[in-house]
Amino acid sequence: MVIITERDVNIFKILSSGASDLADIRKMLRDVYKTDVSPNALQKRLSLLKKDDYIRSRVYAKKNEGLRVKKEGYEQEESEKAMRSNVPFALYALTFLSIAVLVERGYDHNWIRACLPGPPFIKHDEMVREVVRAIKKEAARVGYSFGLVDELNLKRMASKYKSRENLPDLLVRLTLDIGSEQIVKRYNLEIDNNTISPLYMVDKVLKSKRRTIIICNDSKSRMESFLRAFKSAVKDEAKRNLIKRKQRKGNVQPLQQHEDIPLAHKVVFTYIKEFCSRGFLQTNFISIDGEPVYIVPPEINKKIIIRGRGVYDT
DNA sequence: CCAAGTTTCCTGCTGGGAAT
DNA sequence: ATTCCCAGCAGGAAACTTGG
Repeated sequence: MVIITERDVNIFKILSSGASDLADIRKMLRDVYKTDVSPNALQKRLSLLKKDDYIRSRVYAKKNEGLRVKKEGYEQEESEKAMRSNVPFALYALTFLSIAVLVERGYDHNWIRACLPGPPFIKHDEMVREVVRAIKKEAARVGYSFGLVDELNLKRMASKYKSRENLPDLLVRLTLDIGSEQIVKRYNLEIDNNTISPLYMVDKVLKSKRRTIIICNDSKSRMESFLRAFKSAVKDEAKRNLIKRKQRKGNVQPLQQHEDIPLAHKVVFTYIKEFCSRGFLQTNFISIDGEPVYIVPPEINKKIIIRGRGVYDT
C-alpha cells in the first residue's frame, strides 16, 4: 500500500500531458519540480505505484532511426551499439486512481490526457504531449484557462452521440480575459507527423465546423505540400459557391443560421517547434496564402490581462 | 532508537539482432 | 536453426535515510 507523496503527485501531473518514458519523467522532475532522482529509484517508485494501480505501463520496441554506416576503428563499437534496434522501453500513463488524486487536489480535469498509444503512434503521441505541455506552460504564464479533449475522450463522445465526424487530435477552448470581457476561442488542433495525405487533411478541415490549427513537424516540404493542397481546395470552394449563388437566384433564401466559415479563414499552419516555444499568442502562424497571421490580433493581444503566476506547472 | 519510506543492488525476464 | 548477447523493465532483498 503506497502513500502518495508530493513527488508522486508531480509525477501524475507530468503524466497528465500524455504518456512518458522513464527518462522523460526524470527530466521533468528535475527541470520543473527541482527534484533529482536516480533512474533506478524512479523506476522503483513507478513500479510501486503501478502495483497499486496508480499508473499503468506498456513496453514497446523502440526503433532506432535508420541504420548507421559502419565506421572504422574505435568508433565501430559505438556504431554497432547504435545499430542495435528494437530496444524495449516502457511508457507510463495515468489510471482512474491517479486521475482521482489529481482532481481531488484541484487539478483541472480538462488538462488530463491518460492514454497509452498503440505502437505505431508513439511518435505522434509524443508530439501531442509536447504540444499539451506548451499550452500548459503558456496558460501558466498568461493565466488563460483552457480545456482540451484528447482523442480517446473524443472517441468516447463520438460513439455516445453516434457521430461519424473525423476527430481532431486535440480540441482546445481558450478563454482570454480582455479587461472586463472574455473572449472564447475554440480550435481543432491537428498534430502532423507526415503520415496522412494532405488531401485527407483538407477533407477533415472541410467536414469540421470549427477552425483548425495544423501543427506540422519541422519539415518545410511537408508544409509546402499542405499549402498546395489547401490552395487548390480554396479554388474548388470558390467554384462551388459560384454555382450555388446561381442556383439561389430568384429563390427566397431562408436566413442561414450557421454560415460555414470559408476555407481560407478556417485553417492556419505552424511548425511544432515554433508552437512549442511561442504558444497560441506569440506564434506567427501561416495562412493558406502563406501570409503570416496571429490568431489573436496584436491589438487584442496587448489587452490580455496577464494574471498567471508564472509558475510552470505541468 | 525505531519505523516507515527511499534508494541501491542484484537477479530474472524478454525480444530480436548478430554470430556461428 | 541455434546460441549468445544486449538493453531495458520488473521486482525482491538489503542498506540507507529521515522524522518523531
